[in-house]
Amino acid sequence: MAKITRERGIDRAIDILYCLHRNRRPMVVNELASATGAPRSTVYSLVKVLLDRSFLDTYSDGRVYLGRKLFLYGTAVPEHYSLIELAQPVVDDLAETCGERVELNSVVDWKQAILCVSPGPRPFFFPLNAGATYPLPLTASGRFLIAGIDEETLRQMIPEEDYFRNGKRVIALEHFLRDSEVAQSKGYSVTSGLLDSYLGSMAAPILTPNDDVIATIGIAFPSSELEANEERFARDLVRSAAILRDRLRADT
Amino acid sequence: MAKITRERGIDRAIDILYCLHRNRRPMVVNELASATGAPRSTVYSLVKVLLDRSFLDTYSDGRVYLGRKLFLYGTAVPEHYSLIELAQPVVDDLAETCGERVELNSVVDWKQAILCVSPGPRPFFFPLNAGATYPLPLTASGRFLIAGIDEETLRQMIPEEDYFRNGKRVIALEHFLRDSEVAQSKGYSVTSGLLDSYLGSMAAPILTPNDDVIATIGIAFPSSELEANEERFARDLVRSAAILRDRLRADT
DNA sequence: TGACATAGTCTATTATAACAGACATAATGT
DNA sequence: ACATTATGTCTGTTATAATAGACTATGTCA
Repeated sequence: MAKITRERGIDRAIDILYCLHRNRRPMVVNELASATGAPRSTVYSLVKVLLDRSFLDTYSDGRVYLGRKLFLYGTAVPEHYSLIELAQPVVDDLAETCGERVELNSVVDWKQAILCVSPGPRPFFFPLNAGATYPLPLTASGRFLIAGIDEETLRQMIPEEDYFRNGKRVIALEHFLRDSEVAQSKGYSVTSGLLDSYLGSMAAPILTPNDDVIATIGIAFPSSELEANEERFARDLVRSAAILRDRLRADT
Repeated sequence: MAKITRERGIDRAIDILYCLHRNRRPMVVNELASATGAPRSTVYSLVKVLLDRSFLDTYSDGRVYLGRKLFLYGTAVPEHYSLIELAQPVVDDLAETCGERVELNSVVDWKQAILCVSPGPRPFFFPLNAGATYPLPLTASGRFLIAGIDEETLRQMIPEEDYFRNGKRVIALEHFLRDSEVAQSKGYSVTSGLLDSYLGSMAAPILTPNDDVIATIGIAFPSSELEANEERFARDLVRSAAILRDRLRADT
């Protein structure tokens, strides 16, 4: 006899929000039901609650999207979330020292998310702001952010398209895993030409007291700069990561 | 026999997030239970789910706060929520025209929330960014944002302290309601010396096709500027509100 | 014109989530 | 020292939320 699984409402609700964020567009309720795989009646009921509470907002034709309250609560996070709060000056300092774009990254929904960023001095170099996401396999930070997660889980959770750029595969999971191991033994990671052909990136992990990776600090630059600067960037990255780690521990 | 009410999990979860946002600080789970009035076992269970899903993040000593995912989802809202998206240029234009700070406001959790803002040319005038909130009774926008809500509901939902500044009452609900009626008949609202003694503000409503107020566009200035500019500001505000209303309708 | 998919509403069933409350330890104060 | 509060864990009960599925209505495309 088939196992009947009844999800709890809060999980379904979070699935709905996740679905809207992933698709990055308003959707009608019915479509949300099929996209999340939840029963239609369940989704209609939950959307009603989420609308009442401004976690979703509605459009005149019935589509819904992430609501005002998410916007409001989201902006409150950096003010008091000590990771972001403490990281900003470190990120700014590193951008200053290196003369390149620096980011603090973390994992949300199996994507690499930008938590805070210092854009660096190249005016037209890089368009992404805090809140944007990357595919994990295409970034230097990704090498650390998957540390400690087994291959089977990664295969299931990281979508296949995250290994592709413009419809062409740029890396395989096996290679990604090898990169990750190399990075962990070296203490920093390097990639070039993955996210875009002219882009290089390097990263170092921010570790908890028990050596879990909670975030990474990363730097992005034109790949032409890599060879001449790798050693310097690596040293500065590792130092910044250590500074941030210590401040986090002191903050408790 | 006393009516037993069992809340659904999603409502409890939203209460938890609301509580953290209102207190603006990390809290331990137990404290969340007493603050929200929910059973402790329920809150412990829900917090676990919210932590798993990154809607909450935890600190080493067990406190929790609004999580990375809220930050991430929150930043996605303005990109696709047509109200904010369409409003930004209108707000910027109006700030340019008036030479003052302009905001788009809406209601979340019975507070006035800043959805987008153009800071204006006065460099040290006003510190609040998008995502901040005001007490409804102390702003010009508040006069429109409570339109159509009955007195009893307002009495229950707007906390008493929202009528106070520095421990001194600056307005009563009755006065607030009268102001609101005057504003609705004039089409714009004016306040002075409420939020702060040197501050004046004016606002006009953004209306849906069936004349519900979905947001307001407001302007803040030193109260000394009010007399000389009220007429001009009112005209510009009403025009901007009309432009935004039309763009919203065209957007559908 | 009919066939099929899409979109929303409503009801009955039952698996389980929300709950009350017991238990165990720190903290804290007097 | 003792009482009291704050904090986290666990278990059994039952009210109900999540679900399946019937029923409409609208759109579409062959």
